[in-house]
This record gives sequence, C-alpha cells and structure tokens, in this order.
Amino acid sequence: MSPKQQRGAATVERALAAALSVYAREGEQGLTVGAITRAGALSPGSLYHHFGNLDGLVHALVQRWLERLLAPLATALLEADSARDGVRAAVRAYLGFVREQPDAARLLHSATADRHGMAHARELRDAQEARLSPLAAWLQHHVATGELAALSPSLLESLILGPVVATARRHLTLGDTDLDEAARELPDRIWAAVRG
Amino acid sequence: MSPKQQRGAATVERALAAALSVYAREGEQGLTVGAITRAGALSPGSLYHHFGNLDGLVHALVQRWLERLLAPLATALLEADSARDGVRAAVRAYLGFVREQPDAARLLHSATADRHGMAHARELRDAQEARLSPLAAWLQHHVATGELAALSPSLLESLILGPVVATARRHLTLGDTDLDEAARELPDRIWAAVRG
DNA sequence: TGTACATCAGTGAACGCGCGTTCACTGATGTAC
DNA sequence: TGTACATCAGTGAACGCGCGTTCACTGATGTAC
Repeated sequence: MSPKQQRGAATVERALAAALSVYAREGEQGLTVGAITRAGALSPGSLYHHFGNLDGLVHALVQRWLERLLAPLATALLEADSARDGVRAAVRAYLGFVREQPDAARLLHSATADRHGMAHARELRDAQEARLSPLAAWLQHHVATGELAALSPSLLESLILGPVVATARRHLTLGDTDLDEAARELPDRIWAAVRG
Repeated sequence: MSPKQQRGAATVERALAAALSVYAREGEQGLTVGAITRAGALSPGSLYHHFGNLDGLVHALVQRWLERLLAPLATALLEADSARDGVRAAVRAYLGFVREQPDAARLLHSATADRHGMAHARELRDAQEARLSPLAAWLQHHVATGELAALSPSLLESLILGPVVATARRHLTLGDTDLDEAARELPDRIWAAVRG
C-alpha cells in the first residue's frame, strides 16, 4: 500500500497535509473524502489507491503525528542524566509540541484520534512499540534505582502525562490555559508526584 | 422542550437509558436514531418531540451524567476539613464514579462527549456552572490560605484531575490499569503536586 | 360528576441528502533487452 | 540509445446505502365549566 514511485509519495504527502488542514478548519465532521480530495487536489480513486479507505488515511495521519510527538519525548528521557531531569524534560517536550504543532496536537487529543484510539487501541500501541518500549524501559529502570516511586508503569504514565494532556486539551479547546505558566510550573510539580 | 406530562417524562427516561446502553454495546458509530428507538421502544417522532434532534438527546445525556459525576465531587470538596482532605476525597470520588458507572464514564471520557465538549465547550461549562463555581471558589479559598500552591485555577484542575482522567481512560479502554492501586496511590501523590 | 376541548405525546412511512466507495479507464514511470 | 511492456498512479462519473429528519395523523391526558 505504500507508494513505489516518487509521484505516489508526493500524492500521499499532499493527502495527509490536506487532511490535517481540513481537520483544523472544519473540525471532525468536516473531514470527508470530498473535502480532502478538494483541498489536496487529488481524486477519490487516488486516495483509495494509496490508503484503502478513509479510515486508512486517518490511521496514517494519526500514526505519523504520534510518532512525531513520541520521538522527541523519548529522546528527552533517554538523554537525561537523572529521573528528575528526564521527567521534567519530557513534560517540556510535550508542551513544546503542543505549542509548535497546535493543529496536530488538536488532532491527537481529539475525538477523531480518540475514536481511533478506542477502536484500535492495541493496534496503535503495537505500531508505536518501537517508541513506547524505550519509555517503559526507562521508567522501569528508574523505579529499580529508587528514584521513581514503585508504581505500575501505567500509573506512572498517568501521573506524568495526565496533567500535561489535561493542560493541552484545555489550551486547545477552551484556550483558558497559559502554556508558559504550564511550562514553568508543571515539570517540578509532576516530579513531586512521582519521585521515590 | 421538557415534558409536561408524566408519560412524557417516562419516555425521556427510556430514551436516555436506551442511548447509554446502545452506546455501551455498539460504541459511538452505533449510536443512531434507529438503534435508540429500537432499544427504547419509541418512535423517531417521539424522540424528536422531546429532544429536537439527535444532538439534543446526546447533549441531554452528557449533561445528566456530568451532573452525576460533578455533584459528589463538589460534596467531597466542600465537606472536607482541609485542602489536603478535599483533594484526596475528590480524587476518590472520581475513581468511585468510574468504578460504579463504567458505561457513563466511558461516555463522558470518550469521542462522543469530546466532540460535544469541543463543539459546545463554553455552553457545557455554563450549564454546569452551578457545580463548577463552588469548585472554583473552593480552590481559590485554599490558595488564599496557602494550603494550595499559587497556581491558576485551570492549572490546579489539570494537576488534580489530569492523572485521574488519564487513569480512567486507560482503565476503560485498554483495561491495563488497576483502579485499586490508583485509589491507593493517586490521592496522596496528587496532593504532593498541588500543596503550597 | 360529566363532557368538551386544548394541549401534549406518540406513530411510522416516506424522503432526500451526503457520504464512502467502486470501477473501467487513461496516463506516467521505470526497467529489461 | 531506443523501444516494448509491466506496473504504478490517477481520474471522475456513478452508485447505493444508511442516516437524520419530517409530517400528517391518531391517541392520551388533564382541565375548565
């Protein structure tokens, strides 16, 4: 299903870019085949040639941006000298992504991605396993050294990312949250919740 | 739009109960007028008589359960003797709701509610203002006494509810999170993140 | 207590719109000889 | 270097399905006199 010619690769890019911009402009219920083909200047047949169906395109879009969110997060963690620095850097990396890529962040935090997340929860995690397992290993290691509290990985993840995700959602939908304040305050406060 | 006869009130109840059960069984894309009228043994016309349209029904359903989630949360806060006890009791109340009403929790945390939340974010908050403003006042008061950290209300909210929401979502979708562990560990750890 | 009447509640067949998807076809690309 | 050919990429009109919604109507309820 992935393109074998440069021309095909370029079309795939156009389709994905068009889908994100349509989503940003029209929201979830505006993300239709017609809107995407119009915005990306491609035909329905071409879209189906590359993605199989609309769901396939959305899936590809979510995977792509999830990767672009998780990659710097993993880097931040793995390059840190201590658990404390890792957690704080990861929080900053997440907030940085929200600031730099608001459209993509809105997509990842939103209904569309959620529906996908719920329908393909395990599948999504499998696809991103290359990114997620280093994170899990990092957590496990610092629990073993005693720097992090002896909690299950999922609870640690909830304590670390929960406040960040909540802040991002509020910022992106209500707009009543200040990302600067969050970047200033969250890293240390989240660390206080998970340290050993 | 609200029923003027007992018969009407009973039909409204049947419709809302049917909608929640359809949602629990079939998920978001199964929540159609046809499915609801079949499950609730009512006609499309009747549904439109009471709710205006499908969106109106979903709105009513979300409002109802949001109220049932927020009411005990507010009670927990206001009856607490200290900020510490309040925060811990609120976290437990939220987790209790998730445990007792998993279907409703799934609805409130999910795509459908989110779409509504995004489309009618301010409207929703306005409707629940009677519940939300005591919460805001409570936070403000305990910030003033110095018990809570001097952060903006929205950031405090994110620090307190963020990890709980993240835990609930994981529990309800992936099922890989233990609510007992969460109820044991989260209250004190969340308190550590927001104390003054 | 009985009756007339306005209003509320409920029915379900019918509609039409918009959507995702298909398919027979043309055109472009790259490769083997 | 040139040509034949297989494969990839792209087109867009057409389709049909399922959906939310309507509407003319019947039936139930409660109230005023």
